[in-house]
Amino acid sequence: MPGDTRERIVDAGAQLFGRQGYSGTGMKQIVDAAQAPFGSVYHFFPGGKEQLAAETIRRSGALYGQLLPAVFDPAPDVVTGTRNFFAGAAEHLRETDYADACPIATIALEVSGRSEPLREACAEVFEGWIELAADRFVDAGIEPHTARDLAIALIAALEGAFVLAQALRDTGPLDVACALTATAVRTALGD
Amino acid sequence: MPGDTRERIVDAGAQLFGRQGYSGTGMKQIVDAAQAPFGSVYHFFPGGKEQLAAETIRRSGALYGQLLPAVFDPAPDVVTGTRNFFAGAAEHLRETDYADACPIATIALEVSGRSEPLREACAEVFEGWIELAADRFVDAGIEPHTARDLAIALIAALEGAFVLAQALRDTGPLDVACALTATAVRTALGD
DNA sequence: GTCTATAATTTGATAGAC
DNA sequence: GTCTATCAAATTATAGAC
Repeated sequence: MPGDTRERIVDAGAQLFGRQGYSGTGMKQIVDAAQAPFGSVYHFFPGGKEQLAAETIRRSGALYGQLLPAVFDPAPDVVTGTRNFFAGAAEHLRETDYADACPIATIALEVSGRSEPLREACAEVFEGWIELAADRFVDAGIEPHTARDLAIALIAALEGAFVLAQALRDTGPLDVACALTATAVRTALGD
Repeated sequence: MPGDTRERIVDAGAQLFGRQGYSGTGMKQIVDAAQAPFGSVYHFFPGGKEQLAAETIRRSGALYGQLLPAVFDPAPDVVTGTRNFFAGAAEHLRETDYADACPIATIALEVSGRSEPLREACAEVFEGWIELAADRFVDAGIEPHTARDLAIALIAALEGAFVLAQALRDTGPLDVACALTATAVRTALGD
């Protein structure tokens, strides 16, 4: 049942938490954006803000995780896939005027030391992304342990480049991180 | 005059903003940690929370920036310097039980789209770090443009690895990012 | 079950006594 | 200039009418 109240709240929460962080986003702001009455959020999420945030983290994680197969699988090889992945991220960053980078990085840094349930939700998302990326590298013939390290390097390079890019308002760091990661992938292919 | 009220407020703010982010840290919490009366913060920082945060960002940036020469310059070569830099970051992360990673990354992600003065403060700090790192690579004989790209890659790799490490409570991503960056530095040396 | 009104607390910020 | 008391607004959360 798409478009119902509960889903609108999660969608609005995902966008606002992702852009403004956990503490920087109010429950009232979320229900306003979702065009839902205030009480609804506690009807659907009796665990309050923390429960809502945990669900938005997993939702955003699943949504963005789809980008990995969507970008890598049509590419002729994993090096090109890696390049397209960074290029798409840079394009999206510019298109949103540097508002949308990683949907969970801000929350992850904010809450890792303050809320164990939210830290775990972020960890699950990152772990899922790493596995999705590693699968692509394994399919390309890279040994599993190396593939996992490459996947970690890919996600880390993207996250770090996002931090610099948002602060500097420049996608240059994404290009640099892209080149470095693509070279590492090419080397792992034995090329 | 070290240890005076104003300095204690900046120090407390730097630590709390760095760990909890901008929105997640209250002025009251800062003055409590600084053992200062509440009114003092508005006496010393008439610009309020934003002015205080801007100063803590620059303070933290200068402090952490010192680590680059402190770690790189005693190292026998820049590859070893790079490795020691990541190793020190991993050690510090474990020592603080994953509380202290980058002192400004959380703020940077949080405020880049909401406060232009704070975004600029973060940008200045990152730019300073990039230049400090690039200088080391230039001194090692690397061509300036390549040196700057390597410096950006170094900072980005560290920042991204911090995001993953804090969420996963595991310094593994720092090891992976270290290996990748060190390889890139070695390649740039023509080795 | 949907929503309004409000509770209880905390927020950033100020006024003014000393 | 140092500090206390307090402000108005926003925060998360709840109670209860419909």
